[in-house]
Amino acid sequence: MARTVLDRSDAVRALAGVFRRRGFESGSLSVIQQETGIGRGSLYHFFPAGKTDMARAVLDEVRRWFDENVFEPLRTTEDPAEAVTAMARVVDEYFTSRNRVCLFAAMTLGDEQDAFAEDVRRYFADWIDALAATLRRGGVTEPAAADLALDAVATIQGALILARALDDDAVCHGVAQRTNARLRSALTGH
Amino acid sequence: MARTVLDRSDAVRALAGVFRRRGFESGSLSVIQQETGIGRGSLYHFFPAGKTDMARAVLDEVRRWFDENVFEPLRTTEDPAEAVTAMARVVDEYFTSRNRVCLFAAMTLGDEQDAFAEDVRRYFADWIDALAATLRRGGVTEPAAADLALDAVATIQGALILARALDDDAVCHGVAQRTNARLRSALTGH
DNA sequence: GTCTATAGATCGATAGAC
DNA sequence: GTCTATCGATCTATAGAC
Repeated sequence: MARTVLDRSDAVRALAGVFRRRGFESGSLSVIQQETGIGRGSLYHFFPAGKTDMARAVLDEVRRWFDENVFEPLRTTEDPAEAVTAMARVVDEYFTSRNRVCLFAAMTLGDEQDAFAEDVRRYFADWIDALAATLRRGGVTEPAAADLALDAVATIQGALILARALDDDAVCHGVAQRTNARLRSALTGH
Repeated sequence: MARTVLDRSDAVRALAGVFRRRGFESGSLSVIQQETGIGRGSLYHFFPAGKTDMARAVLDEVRRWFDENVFEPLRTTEDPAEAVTAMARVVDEYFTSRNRVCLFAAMTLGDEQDAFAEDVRRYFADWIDALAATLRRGGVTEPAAADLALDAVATIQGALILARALDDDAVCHGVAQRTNARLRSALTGH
């Protein structure tokens, strides 16, 4: 029997898949073991504190991905309209290629809710703030920018629920497109 | 010790509370027993198939509530603008008074997902369809009405996630208000 | 119709060989 | 670093007294 040696980031990737498919609580160590092919010993080698460590590692990776591919581009892309459109496209691709599940949103329900409440809060607050700042750079005045950004993030998150409920990726694509259009039409010069 | 005799609807109400607070999977029979004060024997008397029966009973009650207080009013209220505004108000009140949790949305994640997939699909499809029909009665043309309705339901559902994440009911109130305004401004004569 | 006691399965986590 | 074996706790569900 082959003994596969893997590093922590392989394990985190595999865990993220299981958690997206089964949820945090349903994904028991037995199914994690089966679906990832990683033995119990290895899991506890990489994540000594067990399931909580695994959840934290997965959320940290998601957070890093959004920092790099969503939040930072929103802040640094010169043209606000371009920044908004890129966000819509990137986020749509991300979620449709990952079972239409946002693991931070999943963390707002269930047992471990409290343990990660601050991380969840910061993830959504940072997303909304980065988008609102982009809108302000594009000429949208303060209270409107904050509302528009919050509504946009809410609509995207709700689209994930509907896409799962209706089993239809087109829901995500349509919402991404219309959210993009709505945000761009709020920018000056449109 | 008092022996309280209760009927099934009392049990369903108590169960809904537990599921909203703890989620479907986290709410084990032990915590259900503790938090509802209903003994194990009684629970299996009312719900012979166990937890799945409990989940179905709770979802059925939620479904009935929405049929009566949301879907039917959308279809029968004469003035479309009035119907839309009533929906926004009623839904906002419902969710903010129930831990900001939509149990049908919660069912799109986790273990029992498959068992209730059809009920979940129908709940959201009926909501979107009823709202789209109201918009059409108000003069909105077909493709736009469907998109507007879907986006509205998505935004409301996403607002629940953000309200939990940011621990702030104002998110729900703000989204309800702006969704109402956006829908009304799409109706003819605005 | 409600209770307690408990069966049987599965859980998360640990130990120790290799 | 990975494995298997296994612990104690907890889970859902059942049985039987009242």
